[in-house]
Amino acid sequence: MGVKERKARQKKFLRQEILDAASELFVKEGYENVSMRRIADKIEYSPTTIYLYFKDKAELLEQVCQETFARLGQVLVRIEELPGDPIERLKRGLVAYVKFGLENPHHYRATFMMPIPEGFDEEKYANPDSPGMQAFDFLRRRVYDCMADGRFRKVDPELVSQTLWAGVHGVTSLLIIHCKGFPWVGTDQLIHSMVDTLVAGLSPGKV
Amino acid sequence: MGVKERKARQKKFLRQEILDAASELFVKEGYENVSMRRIADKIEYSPTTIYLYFKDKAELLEQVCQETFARLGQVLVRIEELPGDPIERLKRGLVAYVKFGLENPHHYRATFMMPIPEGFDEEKYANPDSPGMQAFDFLRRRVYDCMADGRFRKVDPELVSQTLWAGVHGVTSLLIIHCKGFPWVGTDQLIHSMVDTLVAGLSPGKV
DNA sequence: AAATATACTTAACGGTGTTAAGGAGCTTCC
DNA sequence: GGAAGCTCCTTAACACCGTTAAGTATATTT
Repeated sequence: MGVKERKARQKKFLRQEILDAASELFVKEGYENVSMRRIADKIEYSPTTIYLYFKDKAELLEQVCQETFARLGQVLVRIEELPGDPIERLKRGLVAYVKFGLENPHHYRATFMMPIPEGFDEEKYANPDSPGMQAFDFLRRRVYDCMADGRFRKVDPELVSQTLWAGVHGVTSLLIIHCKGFPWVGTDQLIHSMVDTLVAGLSPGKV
Repeated sequence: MGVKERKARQKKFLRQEILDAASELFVKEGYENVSMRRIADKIEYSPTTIYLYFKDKAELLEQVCQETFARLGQVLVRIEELPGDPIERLKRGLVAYVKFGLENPHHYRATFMMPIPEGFDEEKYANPDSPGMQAFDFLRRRVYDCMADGRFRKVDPELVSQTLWAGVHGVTSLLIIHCKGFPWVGTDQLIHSMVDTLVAGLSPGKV
C-alpha cells in the first residue's frame, strides 16, 4: 500500500520541478521577464498546473527566493564557524552578504527591492526560521559579540544591527541597479569602504 | 501669425497634462499599477496619444521622476545656503535625502530600485544637469568641505561620497520596502544612526 | 478648391496573471 | 462488475497590459 506515498513523492517531485524551472528562468531573465506560461512551457505542463502547487506567481517566486537565501545561510554558518577576531568575523559576514546579493541579483531584487504583494502575510517575514531572518540573526549575534568584547560602543544592538544591514543593503542594491554612466569607484572598494566606515563609526574611543 | 505659437503652447500644455496625470496616478498606485490606458482615461484622450509625446512608458515615467527629483535639488540648495558647520550641513543633507525618498516612495523606487530598461541611454544618467546628478554633486561638495576643514580623514572623496550615498540609499530603500513583521527600530532612529555612524567612521583621530 | 500637414482615434497584435469548467484515469465501494 | 467519487491536469476564457499600423477629421497652405 505504498501507492499513497508514491503519489505524494510524485507531487513533491513536480513541485520541485516547477521551482527549479522557475529559478532557472528567474536567474537568466529576472522577475518581470519570467511568466507563468514560460515556466509551464519549460516543464511541459499547462500553465494552470502551477496554480495547483502555488497560490500565485508571487508565492512561487517567494519560494524560489527562500531556496536561494537558504544558501546565504549556509555561507554565513561557515563564516560563523571560522575562528577570529569578532570584528573580523562581522566584517567577513557583511562582505559575504553583499557578494551573495551581487551573485544573485534577481533573487535579491525580488526579495528586498520589490513592493510586498498585496497578500501581505506578515508572519512569513517575522518567522524566525525563514532564511532571511536567520541571516539577520547571524548579524545580530556578531554585533553582540563585538559589544561583549568591548569593540563596539554600547548602544542598542538592535539599532546597530539594522544600521549595518541598511549599509550593506545600500551597497548591494545600488550595485545591482548600477546606474549606467555614473562614475562608479570599484565594486570591492565600495563594499569595503562601507563595511570599514560603519565598523569604525561604531567603535568606542571617539565621540 | 501667433497661431504657430499657440499650437506649440497647446502641445506643451497637453504634454504637461500627461505628465501630471501620470505623476498623480504614480504617487497613488506605484509603477506597476499605473498603465498607459489609465493615464489616458484620466486626461480623456486615447492611450495612443501619449505615444505622440513620449517614446514609451519608461520614458514617460522617467520624466515624471525627473520632475520630482528636481524638487529634491531645491531642498538641497536651500540646505546649502544655510550657514553651519560642514559636518552639520552634510548631515542635514543626508537626512533630507532619506526623508525625501520616504515622502516619494514610488518615484524613488522607479528611479533607484528598478532595473534600467533595455534602452539604456547611458548619457541620461551621466548627464551632469540631471536632477539626480545635481543631488550627488551636492553630496560631493559637502564631502569636499568636510575634508578641507579637516573634519574627514583624507581618503578618496569620490569613494566617500559614494559610500555615504549607499548608506542613505540603504536606509531609504529598506524603509520603503519595509518588510512587514520585521521588528524595526524607529524610522528616525535608523536614519540618524546611519548618518551619525558613517560620519563618525569618516572622522579622523581613530584607527 | 485641392493638396498637405497636424492631431488624434480605432482596431489590432501578442503578451500577461488568473479562474472556471471539464475531462481523463485511478480508487473505492455497493 | 459497474457506478460513484476523487485526483490531476487541460482547455478556454476573462480582463488586463504596452505598443503599433492604419485611418479620420480638422486646419493650414498653395
